[in-house]
Amino acid sequence: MEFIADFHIHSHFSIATSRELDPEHLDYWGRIKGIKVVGTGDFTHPGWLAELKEKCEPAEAGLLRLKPEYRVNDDGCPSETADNSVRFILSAEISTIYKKGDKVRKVHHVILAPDFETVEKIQQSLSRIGNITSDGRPILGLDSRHLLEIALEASERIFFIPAHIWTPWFSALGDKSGFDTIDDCYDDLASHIHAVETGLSSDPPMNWRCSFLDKYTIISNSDAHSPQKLGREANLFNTELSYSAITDALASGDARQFLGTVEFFPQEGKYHHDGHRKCNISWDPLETARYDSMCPVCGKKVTVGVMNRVMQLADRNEPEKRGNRSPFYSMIPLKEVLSEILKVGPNSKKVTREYHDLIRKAGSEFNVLLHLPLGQIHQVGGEVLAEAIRRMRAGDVHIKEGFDGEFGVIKVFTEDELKKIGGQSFLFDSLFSADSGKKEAKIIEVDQKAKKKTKESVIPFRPEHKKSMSENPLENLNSAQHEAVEHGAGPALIIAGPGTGKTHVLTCRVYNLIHHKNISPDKILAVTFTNKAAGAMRQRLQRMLAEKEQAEPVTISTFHALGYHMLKEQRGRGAGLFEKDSEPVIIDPEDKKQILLKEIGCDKKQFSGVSEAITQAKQNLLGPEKVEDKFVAVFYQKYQDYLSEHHLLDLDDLIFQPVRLLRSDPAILSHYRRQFAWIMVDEYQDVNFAQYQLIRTLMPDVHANLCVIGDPNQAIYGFRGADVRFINQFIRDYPGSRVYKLQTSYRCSDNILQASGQVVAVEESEPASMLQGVQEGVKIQISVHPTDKSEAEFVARTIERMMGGLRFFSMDSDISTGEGTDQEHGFSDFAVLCRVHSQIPALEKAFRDHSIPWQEVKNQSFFKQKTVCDILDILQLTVNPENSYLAQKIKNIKIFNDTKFRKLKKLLEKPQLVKQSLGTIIDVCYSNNEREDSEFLFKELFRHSEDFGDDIQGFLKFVMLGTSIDTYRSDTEQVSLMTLHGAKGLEFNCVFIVGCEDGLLPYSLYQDRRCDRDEERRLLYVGMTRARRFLYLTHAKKRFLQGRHYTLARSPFLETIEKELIETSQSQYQKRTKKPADRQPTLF
DNA sequence: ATGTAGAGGCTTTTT
DNA sequence: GCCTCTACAT
Repeated sequence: MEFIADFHIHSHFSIATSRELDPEHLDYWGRIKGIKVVGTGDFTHPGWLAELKEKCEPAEAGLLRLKPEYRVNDDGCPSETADNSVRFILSAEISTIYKKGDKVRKVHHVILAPDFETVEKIQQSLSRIGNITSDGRPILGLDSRHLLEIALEASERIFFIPAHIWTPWFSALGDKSGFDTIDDCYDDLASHIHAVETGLSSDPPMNWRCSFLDKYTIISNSDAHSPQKLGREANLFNTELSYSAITDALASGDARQFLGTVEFFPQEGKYHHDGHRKCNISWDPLETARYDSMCPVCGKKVTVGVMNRVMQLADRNEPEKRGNRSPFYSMIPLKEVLSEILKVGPNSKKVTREYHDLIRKAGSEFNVLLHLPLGQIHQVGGEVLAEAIRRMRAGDVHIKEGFDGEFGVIKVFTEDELKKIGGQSFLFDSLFSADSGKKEAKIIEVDQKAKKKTKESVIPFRPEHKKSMSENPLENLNSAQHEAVEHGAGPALIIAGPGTGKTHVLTCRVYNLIHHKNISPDKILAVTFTNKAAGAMRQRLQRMLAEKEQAEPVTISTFHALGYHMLKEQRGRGAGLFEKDSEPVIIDPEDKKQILLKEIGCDKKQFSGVSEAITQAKQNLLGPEKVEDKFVAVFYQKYQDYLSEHHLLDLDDLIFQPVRLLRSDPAILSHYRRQFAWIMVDEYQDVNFAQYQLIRTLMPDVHANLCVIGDPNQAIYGFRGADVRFINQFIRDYPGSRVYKLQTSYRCSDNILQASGQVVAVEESEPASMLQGVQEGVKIQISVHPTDKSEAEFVARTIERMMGGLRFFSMDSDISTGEGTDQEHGFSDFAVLCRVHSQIPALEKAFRDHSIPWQEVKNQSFFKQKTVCDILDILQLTVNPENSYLAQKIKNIKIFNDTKFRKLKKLLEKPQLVKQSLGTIIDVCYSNNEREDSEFLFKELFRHSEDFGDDIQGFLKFVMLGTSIDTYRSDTEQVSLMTLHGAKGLEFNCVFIVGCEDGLLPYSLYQDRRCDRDEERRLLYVGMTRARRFLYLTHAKKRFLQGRHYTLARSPFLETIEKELIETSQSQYQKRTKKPADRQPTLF
């Protein structure tokens, strides 16, 4: 049968849509319009899905229909017949925002789904990535390709359509944030795309000019935000009624099944032409090229429209050359035609009355617009209307193109003709001659030159691609960096402020030693604090060296991994703590707690004191016998005995024991002194006494080849035993040392460097920042807000504004002008930093309300979660089946028992990928039911294990010595939410530091705990210097924290910043209210 | 053994 | 505000 379908609409769960978008009214308006198949829209929204399930029932395969009891009937709408009954097809629009190739991409997609099951699977996958409940059209920080993958994973039968592909800000080919081809957008999965949606601003001939679109069926939908707008663009079919028949027709574009599209006149769109609204300049792309895009009135660049974008990508002048062209029918909504004739607004009572009258007589709007013979229109609507429809069907209309946000105007009659009509009646004498000058469709030449120019300027600049392997990496260093890198033998201290290229210098130095000074790579040791830093350094070194393998012998390791390595190595030789055949197992603080409480009999009340005392003793290299507090000493002794009996090492032991070993065994000591002849230490300001002694023990000589790098201003781990003193006394420890200072920051603007320098300079005499930025930058924004909630709202809105508007809604409201700032931002360019984790919930709520995707860097590592921990413990035991502690610990795991263990042991005997081992453990231990709740944890676990191949030991080490920051993803498009401590080592274009209040910064809410004001200053310093360009410091007058209301003053640290560097403001934001639906933009 | 009301706590945490 | 621990009840 022949029918009309409109797939892309929204529900009342979407922001800025009509409340009437419910199944009842979609059915009602579907009948009025004459649309057989209506997309449900918004299937990602759980609330909408529930409503659909409740109010609809299954119809033909893959389609739904409204349950009869919900049907709305009144005299404005034809009552239901077999002919005009409406079907629903599950559909949704999803917005993805992400960075790819240095450009921010905002692409919208329409998905059709065959059944509720598929939809629920998609919901499940997406809910893990972002918030799908706040808006019917969810905004996700997700690659387009990845979204397609998720949809395909849910079902092979989904139908995936790039939405309104030419819209500048939100589409696959959009000028502002899209790609140049559909393939670029979906990469290797692009073959799954079979149709594209043209949107209101383009018609098929425009699309026919792009040969790369030839393989796609060109379809059109309304993107309706109210039921009245249903079907303003739509698709014509001649198939049976079923999901698969429809999607097959869409995929093939077969002319017998897909009969074409109903279109708006694209010129009516707000951005059809190029131009300037203020200067009243409206150009077609040719004129724009002639004027070199410069507005002759104001001299600025004109706003480029959709037509121009099409021309940029077009490669043929004759649209008709495209082979598979489906027919298309340019339409004007009936109410607009009536409005023109009656000379009153399209939503006026008069027009509405006439409209419904016509529908009653003619059956449906599409029947009038498309099918009804003119004679019959004459009968039911009068001669003028018949003439109007005739002209419209013939394309004989008067067009004024839209430009720069100004809607275009399409008229059927001229002013003169309208005067004659007088808006009185439809029954007039013949007023019109048949040939009122049909306009030739203008074909615009593709300006090859202009096109080429645009294409070139689009290529993103990627500095890392500039450097080829063969080039000398040392060439790009500045002079201070160069000197530091060139430093040869003897001790060196490099003071390196934020963004001065610390890691780069360190890596270059290693490269230089190997490449130019002929130092054997295996003599070099580089020590870092985090796995991440160690990994980054190894990667960079591999890239620098001509042959990757040359980097292999260099020891690049964290302090703890180094210690562990030394202990294992010496055990292998029969020295050190444990017998040769027993693998030491690392335990985490949780294990330590359990041992102290359960095995040693430490009282719960005393536990934390004892535990901390043991840590301190170990960090000070004191064994139990040297601890003065006898009470602690007893527990310490018992604890230590327990650990060695069960071959366990706690984290402090990984430093403490190696130092002991080195000091007690001259042979071992000289072995390592010979091996590590060149040592480099990163983040030296953060070493504690034990780490300091480890290095001192390895390199006691004042002329040692020891190079340390760090920044005393970034010492923020004093509370954990780190001591800035050691970096400050380095030149006394090694009197022959040279000092290098890196003072050019390639990260922060001058403003930020100066301000942060002033914050951290305690002494008046001390010169403020010695650092130089590469650009002056913008002023630092300090703002005060009534409460923590309004502070969070400010952050969310500012991000939204800087992103250039997330959705059409905010583009039209005052939140965003659509211009954004002078540069493109993705969500990953933003970080919000706070002093304590408990500040985070208020921010999360604001992000949820604004549909901004975020990721929180939690203090709890992924691997410390109960379920994950259990699996890892089991894996650990299969590797170390002899370990008595593990064996005992495993007994407490509910899902595990001896039978399962024996089974596992057999299955895991053969060497295999870590991923497979984990999979086997999960299979054996969990029933299908139990699995479901944790499925995403397992997936995540698999993902992490993939890097390790079959190296189970390596994986376990990573897990034991890894932290939350190791699982932090910098490549996903999400705003980062973390504590100031967590932000160390990271950088962002835009940073918000919230809660700059006396009490939070410095932290002194609980007076009894002493706080180190200087360390708090440095903490703010670290936070501020994470920002490249934009820095916002905010504080709230009233703050709700941990169940109490506080009234806190502005942080005294802010007072130290010079007034010239800052701009202060008050919160302007009130509570957000939903806009009335009639103010929604009509174009999209 | 388990349930539950009431009190008392509350930073930051590279491994 | 919310989690954890404790004491006392079932």
